Amino acid sequence: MFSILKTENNARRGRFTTIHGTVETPAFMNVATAGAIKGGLSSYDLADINCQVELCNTYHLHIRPGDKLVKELGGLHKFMGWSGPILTDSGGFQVFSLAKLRKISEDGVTFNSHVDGKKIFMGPKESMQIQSNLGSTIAMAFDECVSNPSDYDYAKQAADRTFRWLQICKDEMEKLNSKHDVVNKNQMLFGINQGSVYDDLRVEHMQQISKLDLDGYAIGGLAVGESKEEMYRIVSALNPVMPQNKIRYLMGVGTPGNIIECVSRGVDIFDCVMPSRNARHGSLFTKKGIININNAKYEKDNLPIDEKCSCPTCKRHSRAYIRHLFKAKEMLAMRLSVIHNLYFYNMLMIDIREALDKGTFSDFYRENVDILDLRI
RNA sequence: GGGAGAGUACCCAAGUUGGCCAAAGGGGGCAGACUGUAAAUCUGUUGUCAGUGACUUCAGUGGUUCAAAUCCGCUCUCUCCCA
Repeated sequence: MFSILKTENNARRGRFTTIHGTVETPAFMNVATAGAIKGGLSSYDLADINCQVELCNTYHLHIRPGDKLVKELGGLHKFMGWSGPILTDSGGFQVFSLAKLRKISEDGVTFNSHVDGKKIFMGPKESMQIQSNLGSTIAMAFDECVSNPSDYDYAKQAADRTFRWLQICKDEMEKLNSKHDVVNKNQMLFGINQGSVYDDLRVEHMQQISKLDLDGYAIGGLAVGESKEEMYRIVSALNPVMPQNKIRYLMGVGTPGNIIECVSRGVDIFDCVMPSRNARHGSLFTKKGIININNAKYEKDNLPIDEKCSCPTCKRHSRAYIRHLFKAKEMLAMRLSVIHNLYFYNMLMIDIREALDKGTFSDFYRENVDILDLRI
């Protein structure tokens, strides 16, 4: 359950307790879509990067290896060899990102599998059943995420549908949790707010879903095409109407600067593919800004990626070596880079929590919010 | 010594009925993008200098032609075959 330890203006320092362990918030969830953090990290690497929670994907695991198989093998935690908290995304985002391969109806969405083209149907009931089979700590409601810009009518339609689906998800989850042979009887459910960039839709939708007394509330459908000013405005508009005593999750966000901005607007947890994906592409985060390790200027650079970083990569390796590994297409390049970037993100959250504990978050904000997103 | 074939940009390689060729396509190089992961991906650029144009290029050299990477002579280099 969630408790707030301290606040500073709208920012919250909290603690989220689950049957798989405690999450100190604000926190970043490390994305492991298909049951692994891309770039070759194993569960035994996670302590080294200060990972508290992993995020896996319902759609991907349903397609491969299949949620029934995962259940048969003892659930996702056992399968992955990770005993800490796992949040499973519902597959709702794939409705959006696989837009070319889908058809939406009131009951759910018909997809073509990106793996073999096979037709797959997923709706709120199916998503809950799959997530129950996976046995994650937290299940996400099945929502419809619209791209921005999106016209008002369509945004409203999608938000309304997301609310109807949420009610189905809640009923289904209660039913599943009461069954005797489920992997995790205590599986939690988070609802997702939609409404594009329209403040009134967002607020109204949040008020609707708040009444359902869920384990947590997420803001979805941001960082999907709108400006960051619009994103901040929506988060600010939602802050007063979100349940105060429930954990708040901003889905898919973002850059270090986005995270600092949204912590200051009352968000507790985040997830984003940016640190891992960008790491695989050579884009690395430092306290002075973002570097591209592939650049020729690092050819003879004997310094670590970030002089102030004490991650396993920075403790041992130089920029020149990591650049070489990228040029030589060695898979170690990605592994070392992903380790660094995720350590950077998890450390950013540790620094944010420490600042909140000490009551110095506004100083931390001022010193970091702009420079961390700079490309240098 | 005799015969056959080949030399194209950093590398490999297309182009050889002469013009639409500064020259396809790869690779490599340089740079950019990436926000609930169809992403070890994608995009741009890669003769020189200026920048809606000019100049120098297709082993070297000399020709033919209004026009040559493309046709002809010679030279050099490499590969294969026969001695």
